[in-house]
Amino acid sequence: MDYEALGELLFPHITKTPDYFEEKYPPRQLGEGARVTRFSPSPTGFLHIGGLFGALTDVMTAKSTGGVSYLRIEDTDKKREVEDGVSAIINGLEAFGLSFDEGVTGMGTEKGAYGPYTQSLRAEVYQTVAKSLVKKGLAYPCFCTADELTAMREQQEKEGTAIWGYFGKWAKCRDLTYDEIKEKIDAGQPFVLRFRADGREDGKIILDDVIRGKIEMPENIIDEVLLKSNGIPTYHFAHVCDDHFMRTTHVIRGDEWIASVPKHIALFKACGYKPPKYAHTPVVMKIDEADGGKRKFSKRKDPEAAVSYFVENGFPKESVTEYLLTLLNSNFEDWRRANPKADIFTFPFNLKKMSPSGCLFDMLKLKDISKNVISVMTAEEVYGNIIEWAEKYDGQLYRLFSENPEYAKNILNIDRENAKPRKDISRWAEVKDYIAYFYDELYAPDYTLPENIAADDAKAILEKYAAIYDINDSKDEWFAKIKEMCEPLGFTPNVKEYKKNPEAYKGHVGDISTVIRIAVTSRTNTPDLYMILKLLGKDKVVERINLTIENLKYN
RNA sequence: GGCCCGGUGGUCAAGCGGCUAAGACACCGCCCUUUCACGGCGGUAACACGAGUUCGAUUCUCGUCCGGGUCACCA
Repeated sequence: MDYEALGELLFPHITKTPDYFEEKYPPRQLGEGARVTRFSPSPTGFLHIGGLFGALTDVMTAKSTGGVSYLRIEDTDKKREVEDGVSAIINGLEAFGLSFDEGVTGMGTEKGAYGPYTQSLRAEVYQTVAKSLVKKGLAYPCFCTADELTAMREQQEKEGTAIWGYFGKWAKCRDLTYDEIKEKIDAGQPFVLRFRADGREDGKIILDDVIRGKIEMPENIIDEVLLKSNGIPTYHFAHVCDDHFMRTTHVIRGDEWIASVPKHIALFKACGYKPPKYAHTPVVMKIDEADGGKRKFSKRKDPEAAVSYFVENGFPKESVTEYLLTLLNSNFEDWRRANPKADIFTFPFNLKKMSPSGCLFDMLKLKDISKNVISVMTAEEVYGNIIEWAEKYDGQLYRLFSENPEYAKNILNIDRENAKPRKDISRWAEVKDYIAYFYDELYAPDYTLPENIAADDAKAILEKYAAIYDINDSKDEWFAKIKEMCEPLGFTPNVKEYKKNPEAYKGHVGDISTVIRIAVTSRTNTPDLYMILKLLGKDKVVERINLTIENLKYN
C-alpha cells in the first residue's frame, strides 16, 4: 500500500504538515513545576455542579503552580449542542468568580496564543495530523455503515467475545487496498477515519494517575474512529491534538475517562507526542430521593445540579466555591480558619490531596459554610450582595432596600462586625423573612403568646412598658428599666433566682423581654431587641405595642 | 458479560504496619445568656466481610460482597 498516495487521496486539500503547527504553537516557557490545565466543556446545556467542580480544580492547579489555565470549547457534536451553550458556561463560571488565563471568553471571542480554542474552528489542525497518520500507515478510512456496525456489535455479544469493538477480524476495512478505497471514494461513499491500533490483546499499559496512582489497563486494540464522516474529530482525537498543541501538562477530567486512557496513550504515541499527566477526578453525587442510594448528579432530574440554582437561591459565590474546595482538598477548612480573609486562589491547592472516591453533595454543609462566609462580611458588603441578588430575583426586597439604604444597612449591622457575629443567614433568599418585621409591608402580626405567659400579664407588661419607653435610653438604661418593671408585676429580674424558685414568680425578665419582642416583631426569637426598637423608632414601637394590647386574647 | 475505579461514624474526611482511629457538618447534653444566634465544654457514632503476609493490620496481598464508571461517527 502506498500510504503517501492514500493520504493525498483522502486529504487532497490539506497542504500543511504537523510541523507547521509545532512551530505555530511552541512549547510554553514556564517556570519549573508550572502546570498548564484546561477546562473543556461541551456546550450542551447549563453548567452543572460537576462542571464547576472540575473548572475549580483546573484553575486552582494552574494558580497554585504559577501555570496557565484555559477554557476550550469542545463542540464536536453538533447534535447535542444547544444554542446558548457557550454563554451558559461562561456566565456560570463568571457567577462563581472563575476566569481563565486563556481561551474562549464569550460568543466568538477568545484570548491567548494557542487558539482557536473552539474545536469546530480547528478542523485544519486535526486533518493535518490525520493526514500524517495516514501517510505513516497508522490510520485508514472505514466505509462501514451504522447498520453494519450495529450488526457487528450484536454478533459479538452473541458470540460472547471478551472485547467488543472494531478490531481484528471485525475490522473489515482495515486491509482494503488502495484501489478498493479509491473506487469507493470516487463513488462518493462516506467514510470515517480509523486509527490502526497496534496494541497486543494481552498487553498491559500503566497509567500513573496523579490522583489515583498506578492503574494497570489492557493495551488498546480497538481501531477507534478519529474523524467522523463529516471530517470532525471524535473526542479522543481532538483531545490528543489539542492538548498537544495547546501544550497542556495536566489533563484533569472526570473519572469516566479512565477507561479511555489506553486509546489516548496509543494515539499520543502514534502521533509522536508526549502524553500529558492525567488526573481523573471523582464525581459529585447526591442522594436519590426515590431509592435513597447515591448517584451522580443528573442534569435532567436535578435542578440543583445547575449552578444557576445556587445563584437563584442567593448563595454567595464564595460559599459555593469554598464548599467545593473543602471537597477538593479537605485541609482547605483548616487553611480558611487560619486565613479568614485570604483570597481562595492563594490556597496551596494540591491535586494529590484529592480523594479518589466520589462524594455526596451536602446541602447542610454548604449552608454552614455559607453562614460563616456571610458572617464575616461587613453590613456594607452584605447590603451590596443582597441588592445585586434582589434586583434579579426579588423586586419587592430590592425596592425596599434601595428606597432607604441606610435603614437596610443598619438592620443588617445588628450583631455584625464584631468578634462574635451572628450566623443567621446562609442565602440571600432568606433575608426577606429575616428582616420582615422592619417593614410594615412585609410584617405579618401574630399575637400568639408563649404558653407560660398569661394574656393579662402580657397586657400589664405592655402598658407599663409603653409608658416608660424612651428611645433615647442607652442599652444599659433600657435594660435597667425593664428589670425595674419585673417585681411590681410579679416577675423577677434574676433568671437564676427564678430557676431556683419558679413557684415564687410569674416569670423572669426574659419573659418580659419576650412579651415586648412579640409585640414589636411577632417573633419569639430575634437579634438584639434594643437595636430593633431603636431602628423601628418610637412611633412604630408604640403603635405595635398598642395594637398588640388590643388584639391580645384573654385566656 | 469484559475491563477499570472506589468502600474509615449519617455526610465530607485525616490516617500510609504499632494511635485511646484526628477534624468539620449534622445530632444530643451542659455552660454563657433578657429570646435566638454566637462562643465554650462534653457526648452518641466508623475502619464492608473473609482469608493470608507479619510479632502486630484501617494501612500490604488475594477473594467475596456492595457502589460507580466504561465498552458510540457523545463528550
